[in-house]
Amino acid sequence: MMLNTKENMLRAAESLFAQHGFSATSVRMITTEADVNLAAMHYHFGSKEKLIVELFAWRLDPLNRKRLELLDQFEAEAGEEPPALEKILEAFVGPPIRLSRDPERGGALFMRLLGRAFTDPRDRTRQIVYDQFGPVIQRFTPALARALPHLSPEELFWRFHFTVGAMAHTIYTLADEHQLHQLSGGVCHMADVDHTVDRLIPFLSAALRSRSSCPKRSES
Amino acid sequence: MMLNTKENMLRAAESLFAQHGFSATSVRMITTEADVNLAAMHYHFGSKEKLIVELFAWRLDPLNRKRLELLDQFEAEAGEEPPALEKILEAFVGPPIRLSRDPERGGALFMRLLGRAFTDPRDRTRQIVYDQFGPVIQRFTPALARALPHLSPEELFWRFHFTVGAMAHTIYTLADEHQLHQLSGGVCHMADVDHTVDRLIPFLSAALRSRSSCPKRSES
DNA sequence: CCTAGAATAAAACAGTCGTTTGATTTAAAC
DNA sequence: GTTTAAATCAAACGACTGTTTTATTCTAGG
Repeated sequence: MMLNTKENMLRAAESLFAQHGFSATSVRMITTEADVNLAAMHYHFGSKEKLIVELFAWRLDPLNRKRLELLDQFEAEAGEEPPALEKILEAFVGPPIRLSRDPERGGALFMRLLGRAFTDPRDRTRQIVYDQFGPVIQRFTPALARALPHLSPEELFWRFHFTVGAMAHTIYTLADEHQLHQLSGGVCHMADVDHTVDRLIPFLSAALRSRSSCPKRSES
Repeated sequence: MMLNTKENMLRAAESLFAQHGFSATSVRMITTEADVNLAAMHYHFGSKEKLIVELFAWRLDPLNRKRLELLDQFEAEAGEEPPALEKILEAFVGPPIRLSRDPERGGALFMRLLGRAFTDPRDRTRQIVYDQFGPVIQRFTPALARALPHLSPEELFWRFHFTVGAMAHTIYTLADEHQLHQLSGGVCHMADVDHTVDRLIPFLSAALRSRSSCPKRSES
């Protein structure tokens, strides 16, 4: 039936795109891996690019919904006060990092794909991700502003920017145990995901809270 | 003469790879942009992949040499003591961020390319970058350990890992003014690079120095 | 049973890919 | 002026690209 064919193709595409990239993965590779006919790809999606769009929506919709749900929940629990900074960060970085360990929902494969899409300035690919990511940023920025009232909007933006970078890089390398082990010189055996979150959130909290913003320049 | 042909191709390849990625950029696009014959590519480099290797070495060698030079210099200035954490970070994140503003040495184009190579799990591409990056990590890890003696090796690795992520993401988006302006909602007009470094280094210093490593888990 | 429409299948479309070939031009050495 | 090697050139190689076409199978609904 149709549902299996479509989902088989999405899963195969996710895996192959994550391994080889968008351009280097051909429609034939996808249909072969999914064990469906070549023409099924254009029948169900219309084109290779539309398949990419559907693939990201398929995975990103639940992920970003979870982030917003958690933030709503933490804000409700906090009442009038802004939630603790750690809670906001948990809602932001927790879901993707935990998702990276859930094979049923894409897991490490999709995380690799996401990391790639962030830096793949391909004509449309990156825009797809930003379209999905925009509402999340617009919701978390004022939440962070309330929790960090001492920061100017510009300072807050930069720190949020650095935060996204630390998260994205962590998610990405978390998807490849071999790479992590290699980079750490064997020190890190990639304990369970909760420990990663427990390290990342204090790291980011300390950085976001720090008051020393622009110290005197040291002449180089 | 040969030197111009080779360099023209490297510059054209850098620009096109940064715009479209490795797979989506054909040899014909490169040779057309460089205004050389199609066969010149295989004559001078042997293959498309060998051109990629030469391209990264061409740009990364001077960059990483600069990082190590700065660290050597700061350590010499500090004598017996370890250099200030801010100095170590300056040596690590300063050169690539400043390079991203130097059009003569690749500038934003190469930074985009570098960001892409980090997440492009293409067969060999990523390995090329890690081969170049490895010695830098091995030199900076003990330097950071001396400046942060209260951190266990594992904790230090994770924090260094997050640091690399914040840097990489910053470098990458710094390469695209439009993207930065869009993400910030117009708040950030991307002031000069020194200001970016001046924001990133205190951000990372506070995060690296913080003592609260693993707070009690909040049940989700 | 029969028929509409959804789904799958095999084959071909024009085009581009990385690479190679063989001939021709350029530049310097003797 | 001849020789030799480096460099450039046009043309072609087979393989693979995304997409389309045409035909066949499957699966309800009447």
